[in-house]
Amino acid sequence: MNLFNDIRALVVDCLGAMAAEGTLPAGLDTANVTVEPPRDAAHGDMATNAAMVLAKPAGMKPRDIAEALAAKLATDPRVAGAEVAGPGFLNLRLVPTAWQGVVGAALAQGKDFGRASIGAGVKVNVEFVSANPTGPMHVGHTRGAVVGDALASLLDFAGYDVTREYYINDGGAQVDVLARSAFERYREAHGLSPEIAEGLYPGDYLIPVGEALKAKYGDRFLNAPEAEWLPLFREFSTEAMMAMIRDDLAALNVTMDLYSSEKALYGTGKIEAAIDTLRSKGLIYEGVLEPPKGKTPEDWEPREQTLFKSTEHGDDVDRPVKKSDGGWTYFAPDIAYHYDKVQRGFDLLIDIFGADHGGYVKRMKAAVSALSEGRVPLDIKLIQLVKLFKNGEPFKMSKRAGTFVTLRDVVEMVGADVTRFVMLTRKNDAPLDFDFDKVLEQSRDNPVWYVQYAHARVASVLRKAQAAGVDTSDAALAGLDLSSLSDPAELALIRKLADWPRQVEIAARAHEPHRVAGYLTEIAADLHGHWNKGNDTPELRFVQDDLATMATKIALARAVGVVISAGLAILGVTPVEEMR
RNA sequence: GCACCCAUAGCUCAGCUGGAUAGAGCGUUGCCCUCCGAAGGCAAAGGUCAGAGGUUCGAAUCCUCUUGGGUGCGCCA
Repeated sequence: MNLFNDIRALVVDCLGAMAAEGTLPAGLDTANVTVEPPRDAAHGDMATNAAMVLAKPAGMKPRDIAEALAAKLATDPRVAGAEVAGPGFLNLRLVPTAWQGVVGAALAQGKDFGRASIGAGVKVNVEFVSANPTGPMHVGHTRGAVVGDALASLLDFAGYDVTREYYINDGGAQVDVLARSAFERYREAHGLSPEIAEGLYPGDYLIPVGEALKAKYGDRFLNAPEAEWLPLFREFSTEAMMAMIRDDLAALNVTMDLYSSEKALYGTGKIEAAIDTLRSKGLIYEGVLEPPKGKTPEDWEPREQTLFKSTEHGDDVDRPVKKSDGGWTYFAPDIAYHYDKVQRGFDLLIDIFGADHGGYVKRMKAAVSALSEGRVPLDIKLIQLVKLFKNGEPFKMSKRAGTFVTLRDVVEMVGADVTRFVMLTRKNDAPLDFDFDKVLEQSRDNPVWYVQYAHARVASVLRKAQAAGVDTSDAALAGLDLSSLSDPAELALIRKLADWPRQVEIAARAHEPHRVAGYLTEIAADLHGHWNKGNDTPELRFVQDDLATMATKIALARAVGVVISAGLAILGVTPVEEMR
């Protein structure tokens, strides 16, 4: 149920009728017609730009169209008034029952209120985290994990068919480094002192891996040449790291649908097939790249390489797919992996990358564009840095990982719910400040607390109503006559509820889950504001002496609670019933 | 040198993918607080939306240039 869509449909119907009557030319494109809440509530309940959008193609004055449209709209029972304003805005006022119906719909649909269908029939793949399996997840990964997971939930709520996927970068040189690092811990487990050379991973988290290797292999590799143990140690430690990463994700309540392995692409011919597909389109050639202007690497020398003509698909320079030693560059398996996603039938691909991979965006888009013949869009969301603070001071910690703060550290300090919400309070491409004290603060300027407090207040009045003898089941509340919810303050709160389905669509279309957090903060503020009004105006309180009156007020409170918990569900945050 | 991201109130940031007089929190100032759930409430002040052009009925939003920050730039992922 989306009241704005309903009214927009009404507007489009009226425009169609006007065309049929000859008031408007036939065949006008109404795609740009919007129905939105006006910024200033004094302008009414909803405003449409229809007259202004259509004025030029219709060859008419905006006000003339608006007048005629107003007359048509006014005949609908939901419309209480329609008036032309400004350059040609049409401001609509709806009858109270139209708004009260939103409360009933929220109660009847519960957690599904606001569910949209804009993604119906669209298969989307959200690839996120994809951290190298060389250590525990740190804060940077955490933000990517939360954004990806929440975006996936949001798209699911908007009707998309969503797959959450993790691409394991287990095919490159860094897993050899991991194996060598584990070998040193393996030696350590045998009582030898490890030699953590420059470039190896120094973190303590490999100590148990070394012990496990000792338990599995005894001392047989202690003096063996690297070639004998490297493949075994690589596989063993990669699996150990992935187990740890899965645990980290579980601690954040992130569950992947699929883990795809880079290594598994080798030897299957998939990389060759992907490159051959590009070659068949004339996009692979042997050539020499120009050195970057202004900043030539010191060891630069011209070299002939196998190149992908990504410039044909919007990139700035062509990109190598093979190294000079004949091996694939990291780009090649990535191409194959994305080709695989295209072949699996996805209609939309989304990658969540760290901001330091920004330079990778164009080539990846070029590859997907080429491989899907432009059919499958690839959206890449770059995740900016998280700056940690404690008491306003920059925060550093080195517990188990050596030099960085891990996901585990954060979750243990503030909990998964707080971590997730805070990570979603900013746009993904803006830096985020995360203060361990502020996020736990009980105050107005802590959005997590503020939203949870609103939900707890709703739960509180529900308990009171139930104790007083009101049937507080959603079914009972949804069946009430809500026409007494007619105070301007109550209608304002209901308008906010009505905006929820709209916000879902906007956020889903923009692939921006942080908008949900913003909306929740707003509706929480509205609930608290309404609550405070009750202090001066007892008629507005949710708890009333008259049970029938209380039931209708409770219906409104519960509807707000339903929307808050639906929004929190998208963010992956558990709503609380009381604040303790 | 080139590419991408960013620039909005004193501070931290929203801004509905082009709409009407650009919003919120903190901070500041002034009142109120025997009130469903304390951890406050109401109100005021505060802006050349980095700058300059352009697109159009209309621009913080789109395009171009400039300034100032961040990130990246062949055989590392």
